[in-house]
Amino acid sequence: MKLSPLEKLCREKGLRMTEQRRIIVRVLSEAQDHPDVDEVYQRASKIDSKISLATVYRTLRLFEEAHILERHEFGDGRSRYEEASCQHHHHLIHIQTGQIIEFNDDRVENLLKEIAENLDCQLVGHRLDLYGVPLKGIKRKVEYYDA
Amino acid sequence: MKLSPLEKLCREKGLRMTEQRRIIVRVLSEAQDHPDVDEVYQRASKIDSKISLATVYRTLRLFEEAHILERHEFGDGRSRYEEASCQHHHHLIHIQTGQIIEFNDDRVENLLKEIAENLDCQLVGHRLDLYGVPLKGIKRKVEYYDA
DNA sequence: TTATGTGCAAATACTTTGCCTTTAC
DNA sequence: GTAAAGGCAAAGTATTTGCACATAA
Repeated sequence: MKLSPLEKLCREKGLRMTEQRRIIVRVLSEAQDHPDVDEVYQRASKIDSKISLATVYRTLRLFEEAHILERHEFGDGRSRYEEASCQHHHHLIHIQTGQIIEFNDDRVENLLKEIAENLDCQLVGHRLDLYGVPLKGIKRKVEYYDA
Repeated sequence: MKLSPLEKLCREKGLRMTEQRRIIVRVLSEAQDHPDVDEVYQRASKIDSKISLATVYRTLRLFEEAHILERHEFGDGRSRYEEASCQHHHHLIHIQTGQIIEFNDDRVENLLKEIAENLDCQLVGHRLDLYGVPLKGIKRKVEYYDA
């Protein structure tokens, strides 16, 4: 049987694979957005209606700690998850619509590293969320990666 | 009677001043750290032991909405507050000690604005937290403001 | 087989709210 | 005097946990 990339990752990390974990992994790998726990639970329930919310919480946390998923808090009090992609990025949140655009910019990364070092710290992580309103004019829907 | 700067701010915003609000304002203006709600409640209780936690919550939220205080979430699930200083800044959190260092850097500010505009957005807010571990060698305790 | 995971419901942590009393202006 | 604020306890929301049963390896 062919394993999905995420399931392969789980094996490599020595995580026991159960039907529920497979479902949750699948939900996240198919997600194009940043679902919160209840949303993951809803989507998982459509695949297996007997899955429990506690299992979803436990699994998401486990996967977060294994760096298979990333957890975000965008200020509404709920944890949101996404696949930990190899592509590091940040989020721009449209404050009116809640739409989230991902972006990355090496200049930011380098600058933050430098700032931390000036404060005698090694940078081990950072969180950067932008909040914005659309400028009038042409909208573009594409994601923006400044390589 | 002489008003504290924060209390003056409250007046300007048309907020009715009560004994409890005065105490909470005082606690925050004396704070050198980023206390969570319960910590504010503890400190306020030392001044007036009859103050209630609900009032602390209500007041902190009110003051946050009036931009008299700023609320932060540093990932431990609690809201933390500080005086909304005229000096915009971000936070570097020492992940081992929880110590928080404030910093500011115009290059970051300009860069974020530019990135948002490239994404057809006007930047209306942003959150930037760095997580780090101390580099070996001299530690400095001063706050860092890169004007 | 047996350590590990799951489901369920109860517990916890943080925060908000209803309602009646108190207070600022 | 009256609209607004406070105190208290109950309710809400997000998340975790204890325990008996189920299951992957």
